Amino acid sequence: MNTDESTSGLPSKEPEPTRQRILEAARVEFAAHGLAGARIDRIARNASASKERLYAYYRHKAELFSAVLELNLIEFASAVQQNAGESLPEFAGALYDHAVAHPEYLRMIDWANLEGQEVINPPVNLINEFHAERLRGVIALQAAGSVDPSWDPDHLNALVFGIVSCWIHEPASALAAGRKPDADALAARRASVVRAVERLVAPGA
Amino acid sequence: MNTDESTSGLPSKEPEPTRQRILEAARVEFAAHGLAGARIDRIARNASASKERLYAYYRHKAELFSAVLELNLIEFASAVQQNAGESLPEFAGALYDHAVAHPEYLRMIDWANLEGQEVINPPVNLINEFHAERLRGVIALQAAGSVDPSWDPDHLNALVFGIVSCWIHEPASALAAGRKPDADALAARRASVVRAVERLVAPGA
DNA sequence: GTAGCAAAACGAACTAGTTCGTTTGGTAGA
DNA sequence: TCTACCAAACGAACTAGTTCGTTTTGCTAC
Repeated sequence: MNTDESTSGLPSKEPEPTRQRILEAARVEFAAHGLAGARIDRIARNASASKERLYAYYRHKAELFSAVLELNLIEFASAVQQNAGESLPEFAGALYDHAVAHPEYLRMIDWANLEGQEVINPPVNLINEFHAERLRGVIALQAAGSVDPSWDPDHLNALVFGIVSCWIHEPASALAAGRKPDADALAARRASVVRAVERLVAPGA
Repeated sequence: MNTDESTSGLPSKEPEPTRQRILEAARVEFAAHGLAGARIDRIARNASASKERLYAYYRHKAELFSAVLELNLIEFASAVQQNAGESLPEFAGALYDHAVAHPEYLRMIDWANLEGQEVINPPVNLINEFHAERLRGVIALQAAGSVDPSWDPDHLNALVFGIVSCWIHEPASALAAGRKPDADALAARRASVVRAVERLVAPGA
C-alpha cells in the first residue's frame, strides 16, 4: 500500500506519516459514524497519534471530514474509471464488486449527502469533473452502438448507479437483514445487476 | 387535522395531543439531522412542549427515534401499497412521485441504515411483513404475464427501489447540485424511471 | 356555578457526562 | 536548537436526562 519513494534518490520528504495515519483512521471513523457521530479522540487513538497533532494538521472536525470525503471521491472515481472501457453491463458488474468489497465509499457518499448540506462544502469541481467524464463514457458507448442512444446519458448514468447500489438502500435488505448474504447470494445479485443494465441499454425496444 | 371525537358520546380520551406534537417535531428533526445530530431541546421547542413531557412519553432519544422510524415505515409502506395494483413501471413512477414529494421517508431509511446498527433496533417484523407483501405483488404480476417471470422477485423489488431512488444517492446529483431540478427535469426523470422499469420487466428478451 | 381533584403540562434550573479544541511539559531525533 | 511528536490535562460549551414547584385543564360532585 505504501509506494515508498525513499528508495529513490529523490529528496522527496517523507510525506508526513502521522498525518497519513490520522487521515486513515478518520476514514474508518467517519465512514462508520458520520460527522456528528465520529469522535476526535477515537480517531487520534486509532491513529496512534495525539490530538495535538491532529489539530496541527486539520483545523476542524469538518475539515478532516472534507479531506476524507475528497480522498474517497478521488479513489472511488479512479476505481470507476478503471472499468470505464467495459461494456455498460460489465461496468455495472465491476462497480457492484467494488461496492461489495469496499462499502466505505458508498457509506461516505451517503453520509455526506445526509449531513453535508449543513456544514461541509463537498469538492464540487471534482465531482462535476468526474461526472462529466462518466457522461463522455456513456456517450461514446452510445456512438459505438452498444448502448441505446435514446437514453439521456445523465439519466442512464444515475440509473446504473441506482441499480448497482440498490441493495444498500433497499429497506428490507438494509435494515432487517442482520445476517449478511453469503457468496452465492452476492453472485446472484451481481448477475441480476448485469442483466438489469443489459436490458436497459439494449438498442431497439 | 384533529378528528375531534369529543363530539361523539364516546368516552375516547383525546389521544394525547402533546405526545403527538412531540412525535411530529421529532420526525422533522430526525429526518433532517439523524440520531446523533438531532437535538432534544430543539424537538421539545418545536413541539411547543417541555422536556419533562418528552421524557414522560419516551425514555431515550433512541426510543423516540425508533418511534419515528416505525411510524415512517408504516406510512411509507401504506403509500407503497396504495399503488401496488398498478403495473410495475407505473408503480415505480408513483413511488418516484412519492419520493419527490416526501423525501423525509427515504432520508429516515438512510439514517437508520447508516446509524442504525449500533443503537436502534428497527422494527424487523414490520419490515419483513411489508417486504413479503411486496414480493407477493411482484409474483402476482409475473403470474399475470406483465412481468418477466425469470426475475427473482426479491431482486426485482430491490432493483426497482434502486431505480426509483437513484437520484437521491448518485453523488453528482446528490452532492454537487445545490440547485434542485425544476419541474421539467423532474418529469423527465420520472419518465426515465418508468421506461427503465418497463425494459426490466418486459417478458422475452 | 363552583369547589375540589387528579392528570397533564409548563418552565426553569440542575446534574452529570461528553466533546471539541487548546495548552502545557516533556522526549527524541536531525 | 528546531521540528515533530506524545501524553495528559484543561476549559468551555454543549447535551441528555432529571427534578420540582407551579399552572392549566378536564371532570365530577355538590
